[in-house]
Amino acid sequence: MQHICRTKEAPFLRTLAIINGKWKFRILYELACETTLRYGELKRNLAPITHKMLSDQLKDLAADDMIVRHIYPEVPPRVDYSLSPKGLTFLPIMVALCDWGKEHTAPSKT
Amino acid sequence: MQHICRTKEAPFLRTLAIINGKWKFRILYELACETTLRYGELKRNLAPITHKMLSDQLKDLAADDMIVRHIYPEVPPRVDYSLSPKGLTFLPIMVALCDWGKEHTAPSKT
DNA sequence: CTGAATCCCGTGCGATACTG
DNA sequence: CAGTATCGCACGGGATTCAG
Repeated sequence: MQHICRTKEAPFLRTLAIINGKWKFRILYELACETTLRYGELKRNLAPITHKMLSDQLKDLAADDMIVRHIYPEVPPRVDYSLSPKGLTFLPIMVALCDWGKEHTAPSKT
Repeated sequence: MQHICRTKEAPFLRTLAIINGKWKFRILYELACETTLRYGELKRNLAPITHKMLSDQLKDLAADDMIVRHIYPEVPPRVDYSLSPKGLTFLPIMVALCDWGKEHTAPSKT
């Protein structure tokens, strides 16, 4: 009476490879909330994330086609990020994580 | 036209606090597959995880009531782990991650 | 066999500086 | 403003030992 079949392990590991990383979920959540955010806005919202961390993780997510980077040919430079079509397909899972937390974890006091 | 409401952020962060950690998902997956596993079996299945990592993460998951530790009063000691009721409620999300991977990631070659 | 504690090394990440 | 590159340290986590 197992709950998950072993044959699903490979796809599972591939999913983990994409979303593992301390900030991946946070970034995806931000973009899910705001639809599209500039680099600086992301950094502010995710403080105290560092410059390096944010750009590294954004690069990873873009490489995995979870988010799209939109570069405006302006000066000063302006870049913003939003969920890709593939990233959008991940939304139900994000919502599920929210709902699970609401159902099964206690709010912090005060 | 945002996709997720900000009010869900707190529960979302609480969920992340529980399942963030390099091996948490892997451990939950193992227990979802096998229902119940001894310490040594987990270690073998998750190789090359180290002794310290595994016991630390198991302790975390047990502290968060995601898994239950069953100690047999025997010698030599025998301990096994399985999903708690709370851990079982997380199964749909695990399945969703599997399915998402199957749908949106490419199998590795060979 | 499982688990706690110690020690110590490698590297992930923070800080900083530089480019466009 | 956004992004890359470099350097150096802290700390995560690997190896090992001891206990029950």
